[in-house]
Formats: sequence, C-alpha cells, structure tokens
Amino acid sequence: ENIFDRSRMAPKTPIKNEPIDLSKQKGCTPERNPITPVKVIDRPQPDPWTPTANLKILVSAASPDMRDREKKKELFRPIENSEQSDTPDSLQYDIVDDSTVDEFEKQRPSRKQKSLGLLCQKFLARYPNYPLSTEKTTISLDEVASILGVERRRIYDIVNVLESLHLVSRVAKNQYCWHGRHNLSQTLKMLQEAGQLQYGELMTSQHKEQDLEYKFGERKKEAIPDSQDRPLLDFTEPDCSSASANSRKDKSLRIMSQKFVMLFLVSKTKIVTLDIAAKILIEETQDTVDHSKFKTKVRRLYDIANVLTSLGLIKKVHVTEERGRKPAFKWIGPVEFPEKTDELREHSPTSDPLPGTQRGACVRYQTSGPGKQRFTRHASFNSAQPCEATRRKVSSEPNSPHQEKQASIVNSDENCSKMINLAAVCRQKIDKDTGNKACDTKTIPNSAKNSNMTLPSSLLPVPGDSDFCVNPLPQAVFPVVQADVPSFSLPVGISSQPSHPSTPAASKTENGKPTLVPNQPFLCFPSSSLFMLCGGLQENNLSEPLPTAGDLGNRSAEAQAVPPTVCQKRSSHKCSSPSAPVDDEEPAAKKQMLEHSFLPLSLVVPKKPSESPKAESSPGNGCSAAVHPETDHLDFASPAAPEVANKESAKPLGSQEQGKQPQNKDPDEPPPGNEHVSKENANQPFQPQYLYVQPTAGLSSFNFLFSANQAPGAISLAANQLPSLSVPCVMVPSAALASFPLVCSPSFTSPLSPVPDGSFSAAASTNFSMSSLASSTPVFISTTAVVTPKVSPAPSVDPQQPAHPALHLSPVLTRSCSAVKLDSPVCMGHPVTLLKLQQPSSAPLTPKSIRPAHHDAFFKTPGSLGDPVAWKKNEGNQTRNASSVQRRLEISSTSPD
DNA sequence: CACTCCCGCCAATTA
DNA sequence: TAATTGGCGGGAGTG
Repeated sequence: ENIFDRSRMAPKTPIKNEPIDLSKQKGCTPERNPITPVKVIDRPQPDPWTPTANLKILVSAASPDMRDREKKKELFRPIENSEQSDTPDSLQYDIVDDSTVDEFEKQRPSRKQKSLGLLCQKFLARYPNYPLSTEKTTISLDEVASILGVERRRIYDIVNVLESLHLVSRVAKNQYCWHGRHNLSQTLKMLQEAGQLQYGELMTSQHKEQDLEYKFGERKKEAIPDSQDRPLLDFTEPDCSSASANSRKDKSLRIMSQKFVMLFLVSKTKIVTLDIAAKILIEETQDTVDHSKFKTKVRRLYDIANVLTSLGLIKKVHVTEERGRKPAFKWIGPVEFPEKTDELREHSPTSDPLPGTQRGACVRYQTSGPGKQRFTRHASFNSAQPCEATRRKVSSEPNSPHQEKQASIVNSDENCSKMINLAAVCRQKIDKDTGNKACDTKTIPNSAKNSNMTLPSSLLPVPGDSDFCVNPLPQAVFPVVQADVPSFSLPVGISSQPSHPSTPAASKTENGKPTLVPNQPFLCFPSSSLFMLCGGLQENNLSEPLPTAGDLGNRSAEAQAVPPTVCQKRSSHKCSSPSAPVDDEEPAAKKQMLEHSFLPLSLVVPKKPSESPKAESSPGNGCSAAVHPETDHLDFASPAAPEVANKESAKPLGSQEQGKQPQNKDPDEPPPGNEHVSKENANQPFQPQYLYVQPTAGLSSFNFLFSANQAPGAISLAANQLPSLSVPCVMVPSAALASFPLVCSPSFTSPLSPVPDGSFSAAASTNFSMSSLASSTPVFISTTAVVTPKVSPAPSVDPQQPAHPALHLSPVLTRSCSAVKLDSPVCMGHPVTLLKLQQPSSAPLTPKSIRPAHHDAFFKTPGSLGDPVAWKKNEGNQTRNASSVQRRLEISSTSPD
C-alpha cells in the first residue's frame, strides 16, 4: 500500500519538479516546453488504474487479449484496485463495460503520455542540471520507478543513455549517482574526438559521401594508431565491454548512445537520419544486415533519441530525399566545446558558484567508494590513463584475446574498421537505393571539396526538409573553413544547456538572429593603422549581447542580442572566479567589443548603448538569465568578454584579461600584417583583443580587424550563444564600397554551424582580405548573420535583415553573425548598412554566395590576394587542407590539453 | 500503411 | 540461486 501511495504522491512530486526543470533545463527552449506541460498528465494514470482495474477485468471479457494484459498489470497493482476499485464502477459490470471502457480509455494514459521521452523529462526534472559538486545525488532505481510510475525496465533505458553521457554513473546495484551536466561538454568533446577517429569524415561529409569514405578510410588508418588518444571515448564503451563479455555490452544501449552522439558531433550538418545511423551502428553490418536487425537497431535508436531529445541535445526533423521523407534527428546541443573544460566550467545557471570543482568532480564520477567496480567498467573515460589501465585489464582478461588487441583501443579500431565498412556499405546501399540520393550526397561532398563551394544548396544533403535545408548549406560551408576553428566553438553553449541549447541552436539555426549580430557588426576603419579592439566600448553593445544566449532568439533580436552576451559573461565572471572564465567569454565580448571599438568609426554604433549592461536583464530575457550562466562559461574564452562583463558590472574580473583591452592596447598587439592577422586568429584564441591590420601589407587600402584571440576561444564561445565572434569585421577605408567585394558572411545560421564555426572564422577572415585586395576599396565586414534560413522565428529579424545583408561581409562570424544579424541594431546604425552588400538579404542563401569569396582571402596573405579568384581556388584547396590539418591540430591540441 | 516506440519476455550478469 | 540488468522484437498507437 505504501508503495501505492507513493506512486500517487509521486505524480505530484514530479510536477513540482517540472517547473524547476523548466527553469533549469529548458527554460528557454520553447520547443520542449510544450512537452513539459504535459507532465501533469502522467499522474492521472495511476488513478485510472484504480478504477480501471476492476473495469479492466470486466473489459477483459469484452476484449480478450488486451484485457488480459491489462489485468496482469492490474494484478500487479492490487492495491490500487482496492483503493478505488470499490467505487461504483464495479457495479457496472456488464453495462459498465462500455462505460468503463470509456472511462478507462479516458484515463488511460495515451501512448504519448507514456513515452520514454516524457518519462525522461520527468526523470530529469527531479535532478538539477548542475548539482553542486559537493552534494551527491544518488538515484535509486526502484524509487524512481515507483515515483514515476513505470517499470524499472524503462528507467534502465533512460539511465543507460544518461550514463553514456556521464550525466549519471552507476554506483552500486540499483544505485546511480547523478552528476548533472557539468561534464557534459567534456563528454561531448571526447565523443567528438572519438567520433572523428571512428567515423571521421564519414559523417562529416555526410554520411553518404564517398569521398568521405575515402578520407574516412585514410583517416581511420591514421587514427588507429592514434587510437590511444581516442580511448577516452572508447573507454567508456570499452569499459563495459571489457568487463567481461563484450557480447552483451557491446550492443549496449550505452554504447549505441555514444556512437549515435558521435555521429552528430562528427556530422557537419548535425543531422543524422535514422536509417543511416542504424546502418552505421550495426556493426557487422554490411552484408547481412538483416532487415530485422535493422529494425531492432532503429527501435533502439528511437529509445536513445527520445532521451537525447529530453536532454535537449537533439530534435526530430525530417529530411527529404528523393525517395521521400526520412526521419532524422538534428543536433541542437552544443557543438563545440572548449577544450578545457576546466576553465569553461559550466556552471549551473542557477547555482553553481563553484567553478572549478565541479569539473573535477564531474570528471570522475566515481569517486564513490562502493560502486567503483562498476564504475571502472563503465564510467571511466576520463583520463586516458585510467583508460589504458582498463584496457590492459581487459586485454589481460580472459575475454577473447584476439578481440582486442589493445583493449579499448583495439575496440575502437575495430569499430573504426567496422564503421568504415559500414559506411561503405551504407553508401553503397544508399547509392543503390537511390540513385538520387547518391547524387545528393555526391553533391555535397563535392561542394565540400571545392572548398567553398558555391552552392549551398548543393551542399545540403538533404533537400527535403525545409528546415534543414537551410542549415545544411551553411554547414557545408563551414566545413571548409572549419578547420580553423577547432573544436571549441560551439561547445560551449551546449554544456549549459539546459535551457540554452535551444537557444543557441535556435538562434543559429533558425533565426540566426542571435545575439551577435548587434555587436558583431562591422568595423570600419578608415585609416590604415591597425587597431586592436578590446572590449572597451562595449559596454553597450556588449552587454546586450549576452542576453542573447539566454534567450535565444526570442528576445527581440536587436536589442537583446548584444546584451545577453554580456550578461552571461558577467554572470559567469562574477559567479565564478574571474580568471578562468574570462577566456570563455571573450568571444562574445570580442564581437561586441569589436563593434564597439569600431564605433568610433561611427559606423558602428552600438545600437543601444544605453542598454548597457544590464539591459540584458531588462530585455526580457528572462530565460536568458538562467541561460547565461552556462553560456558564459563556454563562451567566453577570450578576455574581451569578460571585460565586457566587467565593464558592465564591474571590471574587477577583468583584471587580467581586461588589461588587454583593447583600446589601450591596440597598438601593441596588432601585428600588422595581414598574415599576422590570420595567424592570430588561428592561434591566439584567448586573447581578447582584436587586431586591426593596416592595409599596408598587402592590401592596399584595406584594413582588417581581427580578434586576436578569438580564434579558438572566441569562436567557441560564440558558438554558444552567439556565435560568432571571432571574426570581427573589418572595414576598409577607402572608398568605395562599390568596388569591393564584400564579404558576406555566410550566414550560416545553420544549426550546424556550430561546428563550422571555427572554420568560419577563418573563412570569414579570408574573405575579407580578398575583397580588400580586389578592390582596394574599403571593405566592410560585418558579421552578419545571415541567417536565417529558416529561422523564421524572428520576424524581427527580418526587418533588420535588410540592413544586415549588406554587411554580410563579415563572413567569419557569420555564424555568430547570423545570430547577430537579426538583432543587430548596430548594424542598422552602421554605415555598413550602406554597403549592404548585395545579396545578403536572402538570408540563407546568401551565405553561399558570400562564402566562396571570402574564404580564400583571409588566409592568404595580401600578396596572394591579388587574384581573388585564383585565391579562391587555392584557398579552397588550401583551406581544405588546412582545415583538415587544423582539425587535426586542433584535436591534438585539445587532447593534450 | 509507415513510422514510432511501448511493453515485457527472458537471457546475461551480478550479488 | 535470486535479483538485477538490459537485449530484443512483437505488435500496439499514431498519423
């Protein structure tokens, strides 16, 4: 009976929790919310039972099988029956049947109410996204199952997926430890790395691409050796397998979940169709692949997808291909993560004050004494060392010796090979299946190859979904560039996630509006000299930006955009220790900063200066607030951001970084030279400043701005919220815009963007240079954001857009920009607008056009600039190469970190 | 009919 | 051996 009661009670509890959740997790994400409301729903179920129980029996008479089942269930819950059963219903009997049934039906929770996704939400609602490191939350399976009113089996489904992401870890029998999302970004990063190794480009390119395969294969080979590094991820998997029989565990939902996530992280488009995922995940695959197996895999993927959806990491979408529409999932979580989580630390929006600790803690869940054993098996992925140990263990172990050569590594290798095969298989299949498809895919690859590719559309893998379509393009673009960016960029947002995720993603993808826009905007530099930008001006703008993150697109694009960022930064800073955080923030800040800095130019006017820091709050980002925190972490890599924050709030933090700040410093840093700039971008991730390059170098008249640091950090951060960042904008002096090219940033808003971001920046920059070269005229760059593809959401954006378009120039940021653009009040103000480059207007597409040009330029030195066209080609190649290289570097770098 | 995916049997693992 | 985990696939909802 007690139990019974509990269950009853439970319903309520969950409800309570939910609200909380919202705030925490989703808060912002509108998407989910819809669901949330539902929560309540469930509770009812239990009730039904009672009454029903009897009824059911009756019913059973009516409908045989079903009823039987029902009975069983009921039987199990005798108590319930007893409780209410008494009710009049029983009386009904014969007649009752009908009525009963009806009631029954009414009460009977619909299938949706019982969905794993909903269940998972309820589950998640019970725990804080960012629990204090100090407190450990243990989860009792039985308890949770009873509270949520489901069988334990279902809880396992949830927990297994969560465990794969290290949100929980098993401590002991029936006991799990809740870790929250503190380590999520780190975990994702690991998965991404692992994914690269395993799936490598396969996914990147799009599953289908042959090209990819090739690369893929190569990569893998290479990777294999490296595998050691990989292990991290693998470990996780391996652990399980290693324990003893791999057989069972290998198939485990846990591993599947990780692999599934990897596919997203590796995918440029961030969209993975179920069938492809299933094919890839079926290890042996190939040939045999019976249909049944495939079906089973798909079933499991749905299970996993439901949980991931509840986590706000993916969302369901449809991809249309020639054949038709296919179910697919799009990654809406953080794309990149800062490598160092440490610094990044995501704090929980709400509470987390503690910075560092969490992370550490997070990493190793296990601490717990008791359950360790298991732990070892599963959890560990943390450090490589452990992993290795594990491996060793494994190897030594009895299991099939041959299986793995080197323990986990081996596994990975194997997997890789399998994957490769699979990939190939998949491809083939796909090709077969649809000739068309093949075409599509091909196209994509090609585009990728081309480096910039002109057509976004082509890029897109799947034409189908409207939604996605847009995105894809952008992505495609990114990839090229991408290399630069490394991993970081986006990730940030993710971690935070709870609410954010959506936000960032949303902004990017859909709206594009985001945040950045405003800030990012453009820079104009009249003169040749270089500038360094720092957070100075910022305040206004900056402040605004921050908010963005939180909100997402919702808030009005304009104002908000800027502020949000700021906010975040602040919050982060404030909350956490000043030092570390700073970096993260930078990106956003930079952007903002840049803008501000530019302001001087007049062009850039911050839109609402007044907004000032706090604006954020005001703006309405209610959500944002919550969000911010998270974002913050990640985001700001660069000092600038912090500065901004500081400015607003207090400069305290800034101390270190702030010092950099721009204004003053400018002179210092800037390495003059175009090349430098580019380099800087690449290399200096952290520094907040921006550099302005004079024309002298190669460019005749034009100047560039870069954020010095941004490159990595900035970007990454940006990703979260705003994306962009990094590249700031450049303005060219002279004249006329007319001549110059402009750069548009591609706006990619696409969701994918996240990944690409990094690349973007590079690309963006490139573009600039080109333009400049070409004409000597001044160029403007803005980050624009294009955006928009689908985004739609924000109408507000549109209005602005027009203006923005012009700006497209700022390629780099596009992404970020994109976000920005919407909002970007600034833009409006700016002269830039004037420029308006052409096309940008069209949101999504524009980017494409833009893209091509840009990339090259940036990277190349001035001299090279000479031919834009030529450049492009070269760049394209180079870029690519570079990108790949970069990637590697990045990865490597990160890993080392 | 196709897509989702709930449900719970029952085997593998663990205690 | 009992209990816990969790793979798996039938087949029920949903659109």
